[in-house]
Amino acid sequence: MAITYTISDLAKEFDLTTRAMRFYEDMGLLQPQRLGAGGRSRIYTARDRTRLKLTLRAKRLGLSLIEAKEIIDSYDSPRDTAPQLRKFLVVLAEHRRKLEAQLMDLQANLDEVRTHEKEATALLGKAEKTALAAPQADKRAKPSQDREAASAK
Amino acid sequence: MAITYTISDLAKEFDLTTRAMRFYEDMGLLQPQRLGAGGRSRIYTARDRTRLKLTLRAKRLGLSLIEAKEIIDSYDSPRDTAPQLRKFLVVLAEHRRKLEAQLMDLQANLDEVRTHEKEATALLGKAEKTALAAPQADKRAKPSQDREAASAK
DNA sequence: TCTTCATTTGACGTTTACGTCAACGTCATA
DNA sequence: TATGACGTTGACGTAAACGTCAAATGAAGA
Repeated sequence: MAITYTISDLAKEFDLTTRAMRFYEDMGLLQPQRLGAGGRSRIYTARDRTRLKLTLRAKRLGLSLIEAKEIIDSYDSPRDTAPQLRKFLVVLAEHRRKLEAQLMDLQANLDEVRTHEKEATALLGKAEKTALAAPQADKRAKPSQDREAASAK
Repeated sequence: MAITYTISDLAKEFDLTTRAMRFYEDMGLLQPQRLGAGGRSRIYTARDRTRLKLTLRAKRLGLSLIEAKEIIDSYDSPRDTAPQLRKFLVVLAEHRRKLEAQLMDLQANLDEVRTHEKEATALLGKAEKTALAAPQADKRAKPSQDREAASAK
């Protein structure tokens, strides 16, 4: 017996409501089987879980559910024949193009943030030195939190 | 006489409608001055243009207009005093955290696409070689269905 | 058996981000 | 002068992505 999940299992794991999960099903993103005589309760397989994970990641990148579905569907679409493979490659190339464009935006944004951080930190240093020079009410300077930049790949 | 723009100038440059621009104004993202006796026509400055550009980039990264406004506003908020600077740094750190998380998602997504591209390209190479050997319809092995790349949490 | 709890299917409400008229003003040009 | 071209303010419409009820139904424990 393969591992399965209830709707609330996955809802809890991915921190979303059951309503959202049913909505994703309506969108065609998930296709849980049914359980019981009346076939009421949904049961989700590992495949559903994977598709859900991919869906949420796509969402975090700003894709619509429809866009997410198109891409995810293409991932497990039939690719037996050469024409299918070529079409798949075309879709992948387009998707990669978008991702790389978004990567540019992200880098630009991160650069901006880092620039502002540097500037503000420098200004704050000056301000605190000035505060030391002038004997005023003392404001207990905190020992600043994080100082580290994560560089990816 | 500083450079200014009309609403359609910017609309054309950034490929959006005037309706959208007015909507951004309602959201507080843009604050064009007015021209003429009745003060009807909007005139946009370089500052508006910059804010618009930042807004659209934020949108492409999946941020809502409200989120975009908060960040952009923080960029040109008063930062004269030490407390203001510290708060600014906190906001920046949080923003950077989100961007870096998104960078992770993006990399994961790109890796996936590249893996699929490699696999499909390899399969296509095989298929074409087979086609050369036997000039008929062929039925080769299917690629792997769904496979979980990474385990979460 | 009774109660509780998760789950189900509607069905209507909500927020975001504009689209789409309508009705009007204004300015340059033919 | 009138005729577009462009700009303005309402005001209503729409699609996406759920939220939020309601009413019913099974399964499981006290």
